[in-house]
Amino acid sequence: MTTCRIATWNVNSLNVRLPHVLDWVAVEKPDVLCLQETKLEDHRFPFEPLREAGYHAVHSGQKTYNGVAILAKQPPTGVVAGIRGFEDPQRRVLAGTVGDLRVVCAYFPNGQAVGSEKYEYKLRWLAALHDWLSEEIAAWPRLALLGDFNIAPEDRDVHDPEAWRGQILCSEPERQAFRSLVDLGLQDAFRRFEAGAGLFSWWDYRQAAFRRNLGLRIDHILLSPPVSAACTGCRIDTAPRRLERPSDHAPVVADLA
DNA sequence: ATGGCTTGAGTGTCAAGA
Repeated sequence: MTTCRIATWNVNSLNVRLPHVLDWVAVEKPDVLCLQETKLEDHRFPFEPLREAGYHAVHSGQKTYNGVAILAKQPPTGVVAGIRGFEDPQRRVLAGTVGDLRVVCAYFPNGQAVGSEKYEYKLRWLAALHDWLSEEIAAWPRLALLGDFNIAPEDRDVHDPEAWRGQILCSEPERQAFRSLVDLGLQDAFRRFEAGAGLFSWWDYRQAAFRRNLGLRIDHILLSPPVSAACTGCRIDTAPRRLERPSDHAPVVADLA
């Protein structure tokens, strides 16, 4: 393919959000769309309507929580679920090759609160992801990591940095883990094009947070060097967040030459 | 104000998200 559009979207239940997804892919026509929080077992995944919309899909899901999918115009090959060597019943990672691009779709743990058991799990998960990805990049130099990272990398990614300082999604160990991924050579596609503050991918359902733009930038697209070099743009599409009964996350889109 | 919405489970009310 001469140009390629890749995207990521935490849909917060694909059961509820399938109409939004179908409408969105009809307009934006991504070649690859990574989904998080499908909250579906594999046998309930809506393969048929997505096929009719022109997408092959692979899914690693479970009841109620988590669940990740890769939709692609070309059928993904070499599909692997999970982080190799990290036993985890939570369905958070799915990788596959689309064309000449290795795509890793990830739903990072939330962590609940700094110091909690879930936070410790998040840090262990982040370390395992880092070590696995270092091998993946060696095997596939053209790699994209897309997903809900549940990390706001810097203060400019937070509506109220002082209120969030040291809190979950913003703590220094989480931000260090994000930088460790960048140190593997993975570039934050959005920040190649946008330096400003106040640009977010998630807004709380409560307190009219979206209308007031009280959000965080926690959904990201990280690109290995040859892919980053070919990236011509990256944006957050806030249009679906304005719809009736929206996901609390907006899609992030990157275009590759 | 540890609240404020939303979803899935399951049919009363809680866990979890971020």
